[in-house]
Amino acid sequence: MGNDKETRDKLIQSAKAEFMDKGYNKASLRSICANAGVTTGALYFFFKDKADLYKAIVGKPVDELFEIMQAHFDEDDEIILSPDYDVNDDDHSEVAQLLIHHIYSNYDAAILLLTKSQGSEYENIVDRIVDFTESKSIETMEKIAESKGKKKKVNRYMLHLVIHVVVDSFVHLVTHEPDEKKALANIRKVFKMTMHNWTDTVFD
Amino acid sequence: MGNDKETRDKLIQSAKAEFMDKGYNKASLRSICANAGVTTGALYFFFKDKADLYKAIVGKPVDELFEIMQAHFDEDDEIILSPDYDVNDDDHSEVAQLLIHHIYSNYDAAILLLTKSQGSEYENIVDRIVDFTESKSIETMEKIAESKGKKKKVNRYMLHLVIHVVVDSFVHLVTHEPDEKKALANIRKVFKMTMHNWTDTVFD
Amino acid sequence: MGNDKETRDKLIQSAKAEFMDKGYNKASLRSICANAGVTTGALYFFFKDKADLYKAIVGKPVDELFEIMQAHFDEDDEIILSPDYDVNDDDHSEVAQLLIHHIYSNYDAAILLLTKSQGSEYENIVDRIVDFTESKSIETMEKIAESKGKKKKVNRYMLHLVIHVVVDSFVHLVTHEPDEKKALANIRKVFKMTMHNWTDTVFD
Amino acid sequence: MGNDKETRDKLIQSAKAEFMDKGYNKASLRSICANAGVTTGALYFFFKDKADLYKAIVGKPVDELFEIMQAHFDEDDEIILSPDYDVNDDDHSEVAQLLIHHIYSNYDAAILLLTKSQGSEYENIVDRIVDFTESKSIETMEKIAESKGKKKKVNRYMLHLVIHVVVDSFVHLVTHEPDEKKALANIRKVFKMTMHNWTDTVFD
DNA sequence: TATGAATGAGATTTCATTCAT
DNA sequence: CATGAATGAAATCTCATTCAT
Repeated sequence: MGNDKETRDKLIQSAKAEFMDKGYNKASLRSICANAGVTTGALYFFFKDKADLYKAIVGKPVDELFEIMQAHFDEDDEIILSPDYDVNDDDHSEVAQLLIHHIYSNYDAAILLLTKSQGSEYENIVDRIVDFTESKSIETMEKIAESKGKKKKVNRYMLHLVIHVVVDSFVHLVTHEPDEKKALANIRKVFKMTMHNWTDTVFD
Repeated sequence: MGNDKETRDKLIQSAKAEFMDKGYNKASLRSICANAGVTTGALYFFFKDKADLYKAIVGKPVDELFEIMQAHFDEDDEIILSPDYDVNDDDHSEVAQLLIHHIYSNYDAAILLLTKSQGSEYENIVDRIVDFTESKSIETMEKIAESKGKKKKVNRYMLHLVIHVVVDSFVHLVTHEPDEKKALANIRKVFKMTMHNWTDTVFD
Repeated sequence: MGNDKETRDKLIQSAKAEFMDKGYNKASLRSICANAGVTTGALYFFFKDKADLYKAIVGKPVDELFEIMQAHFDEDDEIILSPDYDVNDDDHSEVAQLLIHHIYSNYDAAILLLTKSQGSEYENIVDRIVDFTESKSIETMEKIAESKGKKKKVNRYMLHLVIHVVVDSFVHLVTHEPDEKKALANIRKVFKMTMHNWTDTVFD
Repeated sequence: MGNDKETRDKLIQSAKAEFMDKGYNKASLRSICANAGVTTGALYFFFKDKADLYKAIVGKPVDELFEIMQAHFDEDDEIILSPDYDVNDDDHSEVAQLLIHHIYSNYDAAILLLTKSQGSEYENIVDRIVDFTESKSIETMEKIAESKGKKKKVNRYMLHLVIHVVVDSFVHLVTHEPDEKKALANIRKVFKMTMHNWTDTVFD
């Protein structure tokens, strides 16, 4: 009965609603099955466990997010190492747009991840994004230091913090501003603010 | 049986540890009692329910936090309305210090609140702080507008966001920097960064 | 595991015994499960909660009881409105038999309802039966008054009381007389007694 | 602190309210103490346990009730055995008045007993009254039979039932009619109804 | 007289998961 | 593919009662 992916789809939809409603921890697999018009056994045919079901919803968007960031850092190297590059003027327009677009294309998953993932393996997703960005930034900064021979000492706390600020700004916008265009405009202001006196902020 | 407030204290200590370990939702009253060497009934003699127990740990520090902020906004009015006041130069040194000191004086409660309160009535504490600060800021800005006759239009998203950024910076520092002095130094950098081009950021 | 409705049946039987033994309030779901040789979880697969389990035992008989009474009042209208009808001679033979038969066909449930339902949604079942009968009686009496143009004023207390008396007589018989035939014979005496000077009793 | 009976009184008042509100079973000694502004220890100084506390409220009225009935049956013997006594004309005016008066003089206790005593040792109070009345009636009837040489066979079910009916009528009136005078008037109608064809009803 | 602390057993309910069919 | 039944442990909370002080 019910062909192929129909059941799986119903489960995913029902799970989305339940996770959104109650959060990962308090979401009930029973309720998810009931609302999908399916028994628990069926759920366990498609998904290993609760964690696996959650991953089925948010996993792909998360992976893609990291891919976008990775790609950005890869490409960026050339630009940043060019002689006339000035951090304080870099508004990161391009990544900002790519990221915002990706997030708003996966709006449900994004909200789920950012507000309802406590108890799941994604509960620290924001920290993971921050850490990833931070380590990539440091790599980049070291390359710059090498090529340009600068020796200023980075204040690691402030670096971490500024990155946190930017990431939190994304979070805040996504969870408060449903309109993609406006979100993009505002995130640019954030980049402007943080990058404007980047040097003063992150170096001692 | 059991003299003074010994039992209550043991329960509070045990609860702190359990909440810290598992978070509000997953914390088990059974475990708390067991580790305190006490029966569940005893817990319910001292505390109404799980929420009340949690409140006994974090309630007072939270209330005091809001009192500090309120006092600041009350006193600040005079300063801000004085003719030679310049937002962009205000590093909020005093409040910063008071707040940081208060937080580090209640370190356990702070960590609990900021990282383990999901499911409790305090799960939105950060948002409450942001909202409080925002509404007070708007009041202040309106007074300035009145007295100085300026008419720039506030970008409410950005105002909210900048305040969020500052508050999140506090959160981040508290959860990552155990040393009070260093935390204070860094929070000042944050104020500098956000206030420096305050005008460009929060007005359209 | 466990075929057919075996487990559900065992639970119902065990529940009947427990409710009979301790009454609704003090009946323990634990005991019910234990005596049924089943875990508590199993109970909650079949029944929503304690109330639902109780309903599963007494619900149907109650509904049917009201249906029998409703049918009686519907059919009775013709008879009562016929010109040669005399209340004082009506011994309600037919309904009496139907009701007694229905009750004795559901003897366990009847005893449960009448003596062990305190705390459940059925604790006022007797009052509900009285109220139902009373309101139907008033409807009927108004129809008679219309058709026969009589105007005697009903003493509502006494009407209520007499109906209560009849209903309580049923209760008393069911709980004291296990033999259906004897119960029927006696209930007829009650009807005779109460109907005999009906007019003197319920009218001022 | 608090002299002598003050505390006891407060406990009794608080207990009355709690029992009335929740019934014997679900009444909480904790709540009773809390509302009396007293600790549990104090309660256990004055009362042995929950049952004892309940008895302190309803015990005396109950005992007095039985005394009134006993006195009635004692006095009645003479009258009933006089040659010109006719059951069917006895409306039991005197006892009725005494009983009704006693009940309405202890209204709170009466309501408690009749509607809230499930789980206590008084849960069968109505049955006890019926049984007492029944056995006394039989004694009396045997005396009559002896003195008058009559031999009609009593239908014990119907005797029990008619007494039940009368007692239930008292119960019903007390719980529905707060005015003593009206209650008395109505109870007289009940006696009239049941006594009117006493002979037909209780003899085969 | 009365307090305040503590017991310990009990209550109902929920849950993720398993598995024979 | 899917069902329906069952597990078993854990959850929070309430209660009458006791007793040293």
